[in-house]
Amino acid sequence: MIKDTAKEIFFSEGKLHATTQDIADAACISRTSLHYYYRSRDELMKRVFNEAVNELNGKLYKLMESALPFKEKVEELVTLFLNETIAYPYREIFLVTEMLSDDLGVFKLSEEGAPHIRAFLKEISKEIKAGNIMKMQPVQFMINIIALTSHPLLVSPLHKGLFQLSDNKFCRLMNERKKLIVEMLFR
Amino acid sequence: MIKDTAKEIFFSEGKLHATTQDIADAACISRTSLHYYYRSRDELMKRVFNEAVNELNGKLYKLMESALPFKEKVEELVTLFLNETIAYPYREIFLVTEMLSDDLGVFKLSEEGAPHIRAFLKEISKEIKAGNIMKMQPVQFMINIIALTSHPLLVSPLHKGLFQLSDNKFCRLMNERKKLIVEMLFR
DNA sequence: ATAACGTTTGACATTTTTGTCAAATAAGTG
DNA sequence: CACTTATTTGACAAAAATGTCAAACGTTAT
Repeated sequence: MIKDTAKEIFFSEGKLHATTQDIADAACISRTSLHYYYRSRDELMKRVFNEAVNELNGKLYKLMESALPFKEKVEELVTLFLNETIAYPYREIFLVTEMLSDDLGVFKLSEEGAPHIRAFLKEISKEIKAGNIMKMQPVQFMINIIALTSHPLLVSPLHKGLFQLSDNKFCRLMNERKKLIVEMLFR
Repeated sequence: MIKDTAKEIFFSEGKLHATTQDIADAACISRTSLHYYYRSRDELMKRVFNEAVNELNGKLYKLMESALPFKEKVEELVTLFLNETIAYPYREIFLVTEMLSDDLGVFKLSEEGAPHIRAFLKEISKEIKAGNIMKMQPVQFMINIIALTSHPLLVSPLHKGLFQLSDNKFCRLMNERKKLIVEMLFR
């Protein structure tokens, strides 16, 4: 529950500078209690970091493994990414900034080239050869999916400012995006 | 020069948790000197924040204003965004996280609906009506440009890990993207 | 009841980060 | 040069964040 509160603060609220006090307050416990379960801040952070990596990877795995026809799989992938990003817009950025700020080597990704990802890249490759997708490196296709689904929500405060969008209007735009993104990917 | 060092650390290296000591070290001066020019950390941060907003806006302005034909304008826009993002991958994210972590109201965007942006959205609208762009809200087109150009570099550590890409390979992918993105936007 | 255990907390200690000051040094000016 | 002004810094002070400990509390089992 402490962990979940921390995730809420980091992944949903985007308060990447949150202190143990901030987390304890949000969890309605004393900071000492937090230290009872996590010897140090770093330990909590490592835990949150690793689970975030696994959550991300797990969802990818589940989907890429499925036996759906390619286009449906991509549609599901877009939906999944959109929903995940709506719930945790700042999770990716948490991972990245922790990795970059990490002087010791505590925050790292595991090094295995995940087989389900390889397999899915192969699928993409086939679709490109079949002419169902614009010609490009398969990784680029993946990168495009991720960018189109994740980025807008990540920088929503900027978009709202630049384009003068109310929360409501922005939300409506995001809901339109699923269809739009799939259309962009296939033609 | 202190300011530039800070920008380097925040925008290029992505070390969003950097302390005044970190900045002073990188600038090869004592922390006291830093305080001679900036009374407080907050003052430096505010300065960096505001200049980042203006840099971003300025580039946008310069380009959107230009009298190029639409497609060329978009190509330039993509090139600009790609180059800016290569140089300062974490600038946007710096802005966002500062805005979100800001309890007092220090870090905010100015509220004016910028006229050059409105104008450009109108241009997009025309192109959509002319059938040169897939049917969508003009803002979506802008959001797509920004996402496709900025996001991959923002999360490059994740992409490198997920897809097992060396720095070199990743760099090559990014260079291919200009053409790719433009193709995606127009059809 | 009481013993054993897990949990919570306030008070304190330590470390990290930020901010201040006065003295030393360098650089420009009449 | 003498004089002012700008810059740099080490030493110290204050504040913020983290970490520790022992006492209090609650639950469960015997």
